[in-house]
Amino acid sequence: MTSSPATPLGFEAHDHAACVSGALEAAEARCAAEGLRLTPVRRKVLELLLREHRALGAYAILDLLRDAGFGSQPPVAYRALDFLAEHGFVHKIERLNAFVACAHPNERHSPAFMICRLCDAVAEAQSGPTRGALGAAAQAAGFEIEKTVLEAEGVCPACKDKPRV
Amino acid sequence: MTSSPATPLGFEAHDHAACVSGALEAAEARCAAEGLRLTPVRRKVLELLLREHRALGAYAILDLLRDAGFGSQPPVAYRALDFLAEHGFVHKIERLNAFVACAHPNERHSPAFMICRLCDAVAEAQSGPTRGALGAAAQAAGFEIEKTVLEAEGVCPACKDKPRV
DNA sequence: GTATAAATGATATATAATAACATGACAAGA
DNA sequence: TCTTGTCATGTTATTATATATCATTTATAC
Repeated sequence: MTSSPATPLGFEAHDHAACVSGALEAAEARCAAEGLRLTPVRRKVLELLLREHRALGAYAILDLLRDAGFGSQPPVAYRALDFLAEHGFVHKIERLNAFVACAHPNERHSPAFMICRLCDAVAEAQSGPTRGALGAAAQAAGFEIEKTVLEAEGVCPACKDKPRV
Repeated sequence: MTSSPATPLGFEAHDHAACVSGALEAAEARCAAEGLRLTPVRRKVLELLLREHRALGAYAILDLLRDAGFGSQPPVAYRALDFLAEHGFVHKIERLNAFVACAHPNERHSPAFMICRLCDAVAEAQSGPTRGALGAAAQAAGFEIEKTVLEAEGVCPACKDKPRV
């Protein structure tokens, strides 16, 4: 499970090395600006998620951390992930019990995901401020929405092209 | 965890006994019509979820099954839940790793949920066929959506009224 | 009645997440 | 400089969630 990504974060190709280092620099800049501590483990976890460019479970991350010389007990990964998620550098994919690097950090957003059920590639879309029918139902019921999880499962373009492996 | 529900499925009160037996009869009718086998365990799990009227984890269900004289090994519950979920009698709440009885069986729908983070009450809304921004993003990316998970976390009307317990 | 498929029983294990407590790093104020 | 508080990390253990596998039984189809 430590192999390279099957398909990138969006479903299109791109300059991945630049994308990773750019995102890391941006994260460092934002942490510096906001007084957050992007410690070595946290930075490493973010780097791993950026590098892999797909959803990784906490224990897969833990394996990668061990390989990189960090601690390998569950709390090590979960604490780093908690920090990164709390500040919007990564998102948790509930459907997979896994984590991905955020595709649009900085911008305050409520993310939506497309998850390929064949290759587990994950693409992040903006979910937009309007929650449509759900927003209306919540208002009618007197329910106060604080956060929404929107995850679509299906087949990504790459897997649609090669129907059987 | 086998106590009675704090708050009903919607957030309003209703005739719960009738609601449970009605839903069970409807499920039996549909299974008969479609040649599905609503076996004793499956029926019991559905009944438990209808009766509790809130999200229950698989292991909570398992405890209730044991109390009711059924097997109590994990696969017993998971198989029943798989069957019920596959045919739309229950839904999985990904955010909670838990299951609820469907509030609108029969109607083909893509459900949306409101989850109270204080009391774990879950209300089901219709999410509507239009997935708005996500649908557009999927189309643009060439991603084929098969199923969507839409879960809103927040505070239900009952908990909003009694701010601290 | 027998063959087939579907469901269940049972054991084991994998995967995900958290509790609890000790230790270390570092900065602010006495 | 000492000490105190906060934040982060190390470590062990445990709890919670989910699946694999194989044997057995039950239902249905022929």
